Amino acid sequence: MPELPEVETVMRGLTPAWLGQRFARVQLNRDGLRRPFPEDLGQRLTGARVTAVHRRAKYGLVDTDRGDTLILHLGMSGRMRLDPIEILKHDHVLFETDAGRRVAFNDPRRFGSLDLTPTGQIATHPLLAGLGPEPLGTDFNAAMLARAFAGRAAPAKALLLDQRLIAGLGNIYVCEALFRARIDPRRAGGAVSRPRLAALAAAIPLVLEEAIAAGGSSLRDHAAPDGTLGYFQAGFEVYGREGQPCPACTRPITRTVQSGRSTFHCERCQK
DNA sequence: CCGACAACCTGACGGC
DNA sequence: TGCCGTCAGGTTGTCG
Repeated sequence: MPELPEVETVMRGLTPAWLGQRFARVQLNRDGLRRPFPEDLGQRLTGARVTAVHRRAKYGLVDTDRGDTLILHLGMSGRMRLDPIEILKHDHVLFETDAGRRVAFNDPRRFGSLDLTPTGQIATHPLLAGLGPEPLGTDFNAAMLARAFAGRAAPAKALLLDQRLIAGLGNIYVCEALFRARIDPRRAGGAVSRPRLAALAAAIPLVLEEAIAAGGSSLRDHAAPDGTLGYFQAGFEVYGREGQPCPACTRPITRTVQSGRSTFHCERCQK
């Protein structure tokens, strides 16, 4: 569920409850999710003060004054619930600060993960080492995108989903960015024209910023930690809109399947 | 090296 | 009501 804008929304929502606070208690209700939790996770977090709450790609990062960074991934259905009224099924981890703020990590499908690594080694951590540039960072631009697409036979959509090339995009924002740039998601990367690559390089940060401003997209699971729903789904131009009119030309939006995942696009506008 | 696909899970929804 | 198939904001390993 969560792509870059949703993770950004979640981390911003955790900041007031966590930044500068100390973890008083970390309760693990199971051994792990996608992967086992680190053995000493609770021990290393308990008593540690949070010095930073941030994000890299789709990973939430929490630095502590013990020199550790908590790396959290929400998978498809993960959610952080701030000051939960009651404990729900699938609340797998419970964090409590010494100020009494509680956060439940809820994840029905259990595709999420928690890892802990020395902050100094964050860049070389296996989960993060291979990630491409942040689409909202200074390393991302049209020249970089052109290099990533050059000579590639893979469809444009597959390239944008590849976290090693650009980190943070998922199914929704890839579909939306390709529509804005008028690129057929099935077109080979190497066959995308220069002007369209430039349009894509502009569209990606734009659509992400708009989504962040809207609090992300709440289709099923996503909500900010305080329960506020995102509303960017109201701004979708193609995602989930099969059969509905293209906002640009009114031709019905097409749904296709690429490597097992739904792709939405306009056959007339996107070439 | 590259790309397609299955697998990992639960829950919601539509059709019969 | 129930059962079945399908689908879902992701990642990773395997196979050809």
